[in-house]
Amino acid sequence: MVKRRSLKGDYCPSARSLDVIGDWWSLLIVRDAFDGLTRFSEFQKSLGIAKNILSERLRTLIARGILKAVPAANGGAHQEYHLTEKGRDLFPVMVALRQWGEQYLFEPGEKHSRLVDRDTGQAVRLDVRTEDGRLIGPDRAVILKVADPEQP
Amino acid sequence: MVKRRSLKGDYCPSARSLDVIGDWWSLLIVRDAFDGLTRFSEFQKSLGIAKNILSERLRTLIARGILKAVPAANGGAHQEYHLTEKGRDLFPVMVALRQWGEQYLFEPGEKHSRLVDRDTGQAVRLDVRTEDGRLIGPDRAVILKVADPEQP
DNA sequence: TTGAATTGGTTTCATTATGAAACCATTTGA
DNA sequence: TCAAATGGTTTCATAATGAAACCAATTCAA
Repeated sequence: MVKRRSLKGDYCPSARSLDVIGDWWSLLIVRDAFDGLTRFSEFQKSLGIAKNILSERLRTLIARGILKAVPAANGGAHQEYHLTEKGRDLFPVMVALRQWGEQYLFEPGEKHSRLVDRDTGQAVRLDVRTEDGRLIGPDRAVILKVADPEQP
Repeated sequence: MVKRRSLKGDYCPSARSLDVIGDWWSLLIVRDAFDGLTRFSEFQKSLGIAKNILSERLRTLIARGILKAVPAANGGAHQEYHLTEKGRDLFPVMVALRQWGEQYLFEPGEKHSRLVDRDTGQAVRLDVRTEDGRLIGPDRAVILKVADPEQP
């Protein structure tokens, strides 16, 4: 592979996000963390990921501030992996992925898990809106490019 | 690698989405497509991706119904790659990634591109809400698991 | 209208990332 | 107190990726 291109320098925020969480496993681990999993063995069982890979991914997710290792809640000797605030703020990303998957990747009638408000049971969704709350589609949104500050 | 695990059978819609668009390049290509790029050489230049990889990715994005190949708009002989409706519906995913990146992956004061309403110039954003419009965070949302239809 | 450059790929090859399995030290648990 | 589970690390084979070379068809420029 020679060297996987980094998008750190890109001025597109989506590209930087993908640079940080765009690999095969990271978002799945984050999903499981949202789901309440905290222990190495839980992630490993849930994802069927090789242990060495899980180990490395947890390490980099911690290095990137998305997870943090905390002592076991029950006083045990093991560590637990918890989402940081930065990690929890990936919630809209997860919901967006879920919403798209629900719409396109299930047969009609096929069952899937659903995300609901814990208190009211209402379905949870998300939409792109302008500041004043109007719905907006890709055709009406434009990306304002920014002059590269490196090149004055 | 022996065989990359497929999540097709998973009943979590996020997992299926990641199975389809969760690889390193696909969402970057989709981002460029949102940005109006249509030609092989445009994607290649924009992403710095190897041509064989781009070729293969375009092929699978088409196979998965996210892009479609259409004859050149200007009557030329080449093809153009356009988003399908399924592809355009990834818009919230892109916006969610962008929003997170803006928040966490730029130095204070560092410039980045911004997404705005073409007509009013207003910033575009997205939030997770319940059906009746209340904002909701990860702590208040729960995933309703679904019994596996395969195992009655 | 001919020659050169561009486009849109494919093929080949070297290298990296991944996955499976084996291994191991430490903690539980019975 | 012995056995199993936990939380990894190491080793090795293989798959995915990237760079470069190559090539046919198209477009451009003189």
